[in-house]
Amino acid sequence: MQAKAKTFTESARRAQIVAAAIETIAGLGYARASFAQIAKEAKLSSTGLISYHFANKEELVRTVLEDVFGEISAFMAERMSTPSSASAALRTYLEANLEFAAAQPTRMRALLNIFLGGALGYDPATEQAALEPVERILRWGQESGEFRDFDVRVMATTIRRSVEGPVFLLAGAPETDLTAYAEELVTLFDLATRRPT
Amino acid sequence: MQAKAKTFTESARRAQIVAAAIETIAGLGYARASFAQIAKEAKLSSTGLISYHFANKEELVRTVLEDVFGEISAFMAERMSTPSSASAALRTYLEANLEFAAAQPTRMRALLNIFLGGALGYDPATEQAALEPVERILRWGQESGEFRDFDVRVMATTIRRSVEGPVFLLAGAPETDLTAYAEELVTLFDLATRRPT
Amino acid sequence: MQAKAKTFTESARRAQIVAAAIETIAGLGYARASFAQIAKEAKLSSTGLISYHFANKEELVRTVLEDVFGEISAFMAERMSTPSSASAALRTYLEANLEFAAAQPTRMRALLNIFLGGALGYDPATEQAALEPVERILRWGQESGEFRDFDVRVMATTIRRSVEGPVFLLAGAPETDLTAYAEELVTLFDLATRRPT
Amino acid sequence: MQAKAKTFTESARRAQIVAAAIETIAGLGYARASFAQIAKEAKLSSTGLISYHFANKEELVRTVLEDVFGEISAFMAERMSTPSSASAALRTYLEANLEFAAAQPTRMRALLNIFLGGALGYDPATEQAALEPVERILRWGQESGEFRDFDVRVMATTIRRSVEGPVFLLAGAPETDLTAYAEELVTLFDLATRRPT
DNA sequence: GATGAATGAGTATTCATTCAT
DNA sequence: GATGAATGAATACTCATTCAT
Repeated sequence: MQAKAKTFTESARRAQIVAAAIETIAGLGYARASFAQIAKEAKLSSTGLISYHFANKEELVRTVLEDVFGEISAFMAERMSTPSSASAALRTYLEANLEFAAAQPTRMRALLNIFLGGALGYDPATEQAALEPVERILRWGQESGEFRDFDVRVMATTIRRSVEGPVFLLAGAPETDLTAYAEELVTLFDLATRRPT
Repeated sequence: MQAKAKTFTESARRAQIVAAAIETIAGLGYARASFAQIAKEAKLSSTGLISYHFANKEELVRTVLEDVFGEISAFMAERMSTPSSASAALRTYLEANLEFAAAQPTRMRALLNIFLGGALGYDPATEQAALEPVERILRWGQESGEFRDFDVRVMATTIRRSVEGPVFLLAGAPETDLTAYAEELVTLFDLATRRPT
Repeated sequence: MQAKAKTFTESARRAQIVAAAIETIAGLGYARASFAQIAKEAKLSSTGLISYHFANKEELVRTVLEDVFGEISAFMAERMSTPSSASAALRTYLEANLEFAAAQPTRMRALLNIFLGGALGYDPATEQAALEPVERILRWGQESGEFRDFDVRVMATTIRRSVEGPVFLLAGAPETDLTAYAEELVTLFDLATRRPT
Repeated sequence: MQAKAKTFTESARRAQIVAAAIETIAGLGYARASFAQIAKEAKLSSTGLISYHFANKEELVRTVLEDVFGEISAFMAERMSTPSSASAALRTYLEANLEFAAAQPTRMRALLNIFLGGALGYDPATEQAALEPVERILRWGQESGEFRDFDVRVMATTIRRSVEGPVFLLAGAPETDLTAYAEELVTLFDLATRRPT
């Protein structure tokens, strides 16, 4: 169905390498995540194998991002189905994000390490892609009259960054209760967005 | 009060190198900010000159951080003097931060790239230092009855990250109006923190 | 018995590099035996190839020592089998050492340059290992009554250094007759150790 | 009286630098005895000052050697005056050498570190200079009939190396009794050189 | 005479990538 | 498909030496 059909072996290897890359980037930070380290993590005999399956380090990193974003999307899609109102959607968005951070802390750390390690030159398009779903919810709420009249871009940016907060926090304090954290964020943004009565 | 007396030439060179380092880290990200790149930016004859003035890359980075933090502190100190209420303090905090981001976008980008680039192993203490002033304001507001009863840590983290948001945004959209952005954040967090009537 | 199985190509390369290192260390002294010099001697494309095969300079030097000690041990083992008396053993020890120095002058010079170059922090244990076989012979001779009552440590140190003497001498006067040199040393230490009648 | 008259200040500085060089070479080994380290030891403000007073590192090292050899010669000259016999002279030579090693361990260590560090390409002339006085004693003894008919070069080399032995030994075992060591050597070489009766 | 600054070649080591087998 | 070997540019950092002041 897809543009380039890959053999089973090939995609299995690619998946294995991507998994090792995630583990390594999350563990050592992007700067120290060399092909050598990734190959060791994947128990590969040669870094050449990575180059064989990925044109560049950049392609590998892009694939890692696609994998992580794919997981997030799937996770979110399952949870966000047909919300009854914008504020319910917002609540679900916040909760689902923190649930994902709790469920997949390694993937989340890898994601952030890539962005912050300066792996790719800052790409506004990627940022926009992450912001899009939030902005959709916010616009819906404003149109339906649930939400007050704020700047959608500012609110979306703030919300997006608020759910990334605990990812770092988890590194320093792994026992953090993300369910409680989510509840606080829900209240915070409910008050911040709700149309005053 | 002065730690070590340096000659004029030396501190001029150090300043020049620090400035070039800021420019380079802001522009290329921490990972790609090698001595070679910094030397090129500063038009130095060799990377050896950097090593001549800084014992380590770490010392250089530390000096960059001190420079940036120094600027921020001076800027904030001037603006935050004797606020009359916690909510006024919070407003000032948000405004001053965004003003600084508007005035010194390069310094700000460098700062964030350093932290996110994993230049220094993630250090909870540093994070706490950044959070401390915000938490103080929030506790004050809760004690005085201005603010409602939220989790201080969560709110502080969210506020801190909210003011970092526009730093990246500026790279993609330099025309962003940070005064308006600040006004939105002030309203957002006023609603989020204020004791309901 | 074998520690790590290496491929043929790898051990060939390692051997080639070790040989070049020996040549270089013997010729220029340890201090000037940089990876660059060794690579030039071995006609390698880059110093990176040395780092590819040896984790450290230390590992390379250790391998050089193992190579040289291995050769010496093999050489000595063949010659020292079941001596009939302590004085015969001492004679054989002296002769075998000088024969080796004549047969492998480069290896010997490399060995001494490494030790004297301070490549490894002065290690009493290594020195003791070199002294051990001599001390064993001397104690045997004292117990059997062949040798007089001298301080074993002093005599052993003197003997050990005496066989190192010609290694340097060879550099200045390559025509030196080491067989005659050995004969002189045999007589010297026979007189010095023998129980007076 | 001397070829190049130097000002007082100049020779004082040179002496100070030489002293610091000795201390540094003895302490850190030749390889790590950089101008920077020597300047620090001498509390000099700049390594440039060393270059100002010495054309090369080589000249500095040569001057160090001259200083050390000068001290040794003076020490020896005082002790060796008009010996009554070759065997007495040999005894005195051995004792004086070990006394010097005990009195000036730093100078001795520096001396050896220079030779062994490969500081200067192996120079047969220097070695010959060290051997000369010993050979003179040995020839005297053979001519007077006190000594047996051995190869002077071999015996001299062995004697020379025997007195260097304890210098290394002192590093590992500083409590070594060099007087006793000297007595052992005296006996050893008395037996080895004496004409059999 | 002395100082601090600068230079540029040198150090070992790491890296992504290529390629023959 | 996979492997081990090789490449050469890049990394931060050190060094002896030069030079203007």
